[in-house]
Amino acid sequence: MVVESNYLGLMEWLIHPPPPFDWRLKLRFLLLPERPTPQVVRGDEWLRAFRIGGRLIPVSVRSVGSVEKPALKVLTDYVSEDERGRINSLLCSLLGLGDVKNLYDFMERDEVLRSVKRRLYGFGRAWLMAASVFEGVVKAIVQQQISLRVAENITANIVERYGEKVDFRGGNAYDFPTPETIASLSLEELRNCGLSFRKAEYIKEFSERVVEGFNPEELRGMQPEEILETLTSFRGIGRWTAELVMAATIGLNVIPADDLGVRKALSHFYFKGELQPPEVIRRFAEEKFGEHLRDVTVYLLMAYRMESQQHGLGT
DNA sequence: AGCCAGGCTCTCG
DNA sequence: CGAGAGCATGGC
Repeated sequence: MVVESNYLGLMEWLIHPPPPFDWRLKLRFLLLPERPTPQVVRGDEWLRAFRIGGRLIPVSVRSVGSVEKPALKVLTDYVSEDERGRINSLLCSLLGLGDVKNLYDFMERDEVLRSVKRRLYGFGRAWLMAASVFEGVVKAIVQQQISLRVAENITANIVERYGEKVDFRGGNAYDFPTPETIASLSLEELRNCGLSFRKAEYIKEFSERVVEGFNPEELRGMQPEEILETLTSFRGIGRWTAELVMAATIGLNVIPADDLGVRKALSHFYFKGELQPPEVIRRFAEEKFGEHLRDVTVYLLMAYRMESQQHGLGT
């Protein structure tokens, strides 16, 4: 890997994701690109910050390749080799840069999925990911019940007011607020970001538990049932929220089958549009999609979103 | 204007 | 226990 640093103390290098990977397509599915959630997208540049080992590091990404020969140029402050490795792995999971060969082979074998694959060719393997489990849990609580666009706005309010920020080339790069910061906020301050009092309580309480010693990152090593049990023991975290975190943040092969969007998307493509109850969706999807359950569901969600937008339906 | 949007808890019968 | 109310903002 070629790493260059310039006279401004900046550093840049390339990431070559496994093809196909379509940067523009990926960015097109962000709901609120211009607001810090905490990533901000302007044009074709993606920007956020990561706290890594006590340092707050701004990271900018843009594409310098093509769909079949993808290349992402990463621009940061000066970082050590370890920090660079950590940044690469965070970007890989946030942007879903994993190999899609097996997934696409699988999708090729089903009529519906074949067409979805063509329309979303190069989308990668992630959507609305979070850099830390803490960030994932808080964002999932924010997303409960309300439309995703509203949820993203509220998240952005929280990040803008209370997130960590570092100056980068004349603008701000944001990281998600720390548990300490959120635990120290009053319910009123959280409420003023657009949260209900209830959600403000849930989020503050969860942050307090983290400050007191509960480490959400330890969930990553646990069995799915154990993660579910642990997360749902917190007030304000039910099955939907826990499964969303397991799928979107931790990267397990599960789906939140209670999710209205998941139910609508799968019902649309496989049940003639007749909205199915969660348990039907769960059984059907697990059986039909198997080891690709999560990734296929993301593609179906995105495909359904594209169709809904064409027909003027909301998000 | 009113209802609903990728839920969850609390209350009441 | 199951059903129902209440909640935040913004789009339709």
